Amino acid sequence: MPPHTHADAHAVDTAARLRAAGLRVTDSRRAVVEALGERPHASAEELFAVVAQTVPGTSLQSVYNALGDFVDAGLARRIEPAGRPGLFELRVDDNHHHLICSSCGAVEDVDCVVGAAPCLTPSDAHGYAVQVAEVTFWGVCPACSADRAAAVPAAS
Amino acid sequence: MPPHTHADAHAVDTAARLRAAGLRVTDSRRAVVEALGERPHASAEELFAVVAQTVPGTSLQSVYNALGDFVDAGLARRIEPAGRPGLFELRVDDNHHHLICSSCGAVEDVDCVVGAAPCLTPSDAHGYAVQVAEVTFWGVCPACSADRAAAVPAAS
DNA sequence: GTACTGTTTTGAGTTACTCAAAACAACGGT
DNA sequence: ACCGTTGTTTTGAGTAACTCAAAACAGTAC
Repeated sequence: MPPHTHADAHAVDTAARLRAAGLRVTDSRRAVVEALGERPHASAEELFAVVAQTVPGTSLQSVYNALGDFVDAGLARRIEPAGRPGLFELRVDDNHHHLICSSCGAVEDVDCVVGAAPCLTPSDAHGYAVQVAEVTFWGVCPACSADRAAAVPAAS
Repeated sequence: MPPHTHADAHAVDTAARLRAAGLRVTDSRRAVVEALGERPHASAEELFAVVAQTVPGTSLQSVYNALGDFVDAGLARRIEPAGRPGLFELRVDDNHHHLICSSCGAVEDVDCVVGAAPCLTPSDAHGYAVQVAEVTFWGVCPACSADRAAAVPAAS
């Protein structure tokens, strides 16, 4: 067998990314990065549930530590939609926005038309040095729209 | 003395507003509305501190109740900037945005150029029925900029 | 004034974290 | 291959910002 089988490819990338960010490579960190890759916009608890499958000893606190370190290192970004726990994503290199279902909480990325932050400027900056414009779109996702139509059918 | 002195004017308005919203008029609710009028973008705790001065018996829970009822009745709006407790405001009739100091947390209202919600639409709505676009500008306020300049003076 | 019903109080419970100390493990050097 | 350093994880406690619920209380219509 060759030294690196195809299955290792991801793990190798992940390790390199962690090292490049100045972080030591540990099983739990690798697992958190990979879980985040598969589920963007996951909460710490959700990631912990995934990570606990592959790295049994991991604690929730470690997941919080890892996520905090990733954010500090610029490897991950944290968003905090109103009324929900913090969510994490690996997409950090562009200025994109979010579209959130106010019914089920599903989160979609929305490309920023402008690209660079701040993509908008306030009508009156009040003397502030504005760094970013955070845009969150709230709506109802297709699945929830369908559920509602089924639950409250239009009078015929 | 006339039946209503000048000092009552506010109280009368407030009572009418509460009644119009279908809420009973109580001392604590009146105090919360008035405190909110003086400090837009205050948290429940901050409002409690103010209200406790004028209506000594009031509990923090009552302030939460009142604010929740106001939001449900459309009398107040709740915003939840990342990393901060929920803040409340009485300005509900227009679609405006917020500019927040990432250093001290000061909040300013920013008029929406468009006016009606949603003032922006996502580049790709992913099939969602978008109701609102929430925009939060993050920057450094003049006071904090000045503090920084003083703390870290440019090399001369 | 009385009844009805909404409001407030009190107190417990929850979520989503943060903080800190001690045990442990990655990695560079030898 | 081992060792030491220093970063990481674990364990456990602690906190902020709430929510929930039952009983006491108080507006409001009559």
